[in-house]
Amino acid sequence: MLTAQTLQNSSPVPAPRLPIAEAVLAGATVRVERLPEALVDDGHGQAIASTLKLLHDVLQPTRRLVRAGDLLYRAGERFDCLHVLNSGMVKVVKSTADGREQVVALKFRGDWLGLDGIAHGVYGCDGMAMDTGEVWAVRYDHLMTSFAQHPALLTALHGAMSMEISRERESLVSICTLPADARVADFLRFIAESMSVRGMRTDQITLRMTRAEIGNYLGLTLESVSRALSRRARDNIIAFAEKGRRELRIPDVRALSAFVQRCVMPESVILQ
Amino acid sequence: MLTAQTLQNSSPVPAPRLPIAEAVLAGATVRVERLPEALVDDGHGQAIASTLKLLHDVLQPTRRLVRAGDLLYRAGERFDCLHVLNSGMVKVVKSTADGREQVVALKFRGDWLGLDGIAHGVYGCDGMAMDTGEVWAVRYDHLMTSFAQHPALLTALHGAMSMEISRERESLVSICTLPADARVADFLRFIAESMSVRGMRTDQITLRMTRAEIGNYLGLTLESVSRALSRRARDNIIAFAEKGRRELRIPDVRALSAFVQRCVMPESVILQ
DNA sequence: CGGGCGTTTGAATCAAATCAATTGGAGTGG
DNA sequence: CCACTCCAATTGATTTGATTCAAACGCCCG
Repeated sequence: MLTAQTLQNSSPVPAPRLPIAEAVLAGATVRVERLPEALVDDGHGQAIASTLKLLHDVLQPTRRLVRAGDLLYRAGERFDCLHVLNSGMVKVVKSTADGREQVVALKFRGDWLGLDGIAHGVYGCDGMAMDTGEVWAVRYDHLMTSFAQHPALLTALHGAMSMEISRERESLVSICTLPADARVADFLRFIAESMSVRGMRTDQITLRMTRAEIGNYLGLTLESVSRALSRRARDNIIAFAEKGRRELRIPDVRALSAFVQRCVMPESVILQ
Repeated sequence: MLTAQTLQNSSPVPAPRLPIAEAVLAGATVRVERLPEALVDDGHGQAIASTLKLLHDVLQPTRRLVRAGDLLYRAGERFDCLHVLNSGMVKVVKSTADGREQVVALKFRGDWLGLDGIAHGVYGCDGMAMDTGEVWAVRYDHLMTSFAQHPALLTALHGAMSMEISRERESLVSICTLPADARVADFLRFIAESMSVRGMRTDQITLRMTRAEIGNYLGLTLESVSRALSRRARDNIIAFAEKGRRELRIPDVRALSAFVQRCVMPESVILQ
């Protein structure tokens, strides 16, 4: 099984590109019969829920249950389907010919995956579950034929693509303009905000990623991430759970933003 | 780290989001068609040319001549129009509330601009011309109504968005995984490739950006960019024109890729 | 209980940023 | 035409933030 731990320190030996293993992709392929209405819907969580409902009602996407480490799709595979995350968390990883690997995106409930495959007819990245979850596969050609009857689906698709572009740009801004500690803080803020938008609690979050994966995503080493987290715990901007450094409390998300600001501001400005 | 010319921030005027798709597409029949042969890139800009022709013929976009420094649109402005570049070069700049500025994309002939505005109804970045050029403004609602009669336009839009996502990810990979010198080399490779795809010569290119702008785009200082370029000139991977360090010759683009490879490989691998 | 990961922390090193000085063109105006 | 300014670019010296190297700890699981 291809796990994530070797991302940061992996030797740059190109991994052999296996023919798409059904074994790896093996997740139950079932039909969706009922939408879990369990999740809290406040604010934009409502929009996500209704888009999912629309997708479900109109296209009856094939549902797949995945567990941490499962590959949803692989770079190089022929593009037929877009994937929509109903629950769980997925990382999108881009690999280069020379063996570098980069986590380029993190996806949550309601997010679309595989959009980069539209232009080239082939996926450009791997999508890997970081958690148990449910992924819906939507045939792109079915989606295209549905627009006439259900223009809201076109709106949803364009919205998803547009937001992906925006998010990727924010990622770039963070990586290019922030020092290590601020980058990590901004990452936590992003995670918290992603939870918040989906109506989940933000004060108690469980990181589904190793320090190495976070570091990879942020362009840092795992040690730098660890140090940054430790320092933020020291000044009470975050707190670790008693056991396990994987789940942490964020008493006040605004404190994270404030910290990022402080990192960016020259001290002359602080005087005011 | 800041670009030389400071962009004055426009006041972000929130705009109501329009349910365009529902209104205009209701009842229309959109057929999914195979990618027209003409749109398949043959390396000489045919695909770009025919998409531009289609856009021109169907939508009669308003054309605008711009010069270096002109703003095509601003972050915070209400989103009505997508912009398509017929000629010239444009940088897309994202500004943060605390005054950081980041060049997040570079656009060339055939590229679409303003796609990040679709989701929020407001542009997320500034688009600024770096060169004289011609920009076509396409009303998004007009574009949406055109899909029924001209499904190729839908294909083109989706292709543009998909490619934008892909390109932004490549940018991220370069920034996160490459050392400074390799990043600059990869940037030159990207520029050369962008020219090549559009049927322009790649051996003699004129940078329309200052070292500071390049550095900003790559997450480096202007000094690091300058040093990297000087070193590359020293080992004959590039050459400067007699006068003006802005235009340079790239005798062999593959030498740039090879250099990037060498930066990434540990010397142990080179032994083989 | 012991092995394997993931994580933390310290010390040393290094790559890139910062600071600083100089050069080189482009444009302006006497 | 030259002197002058302004800005971009280069290059060197120094500093620094992040990486690398290394050791130890904690947790999960067979």
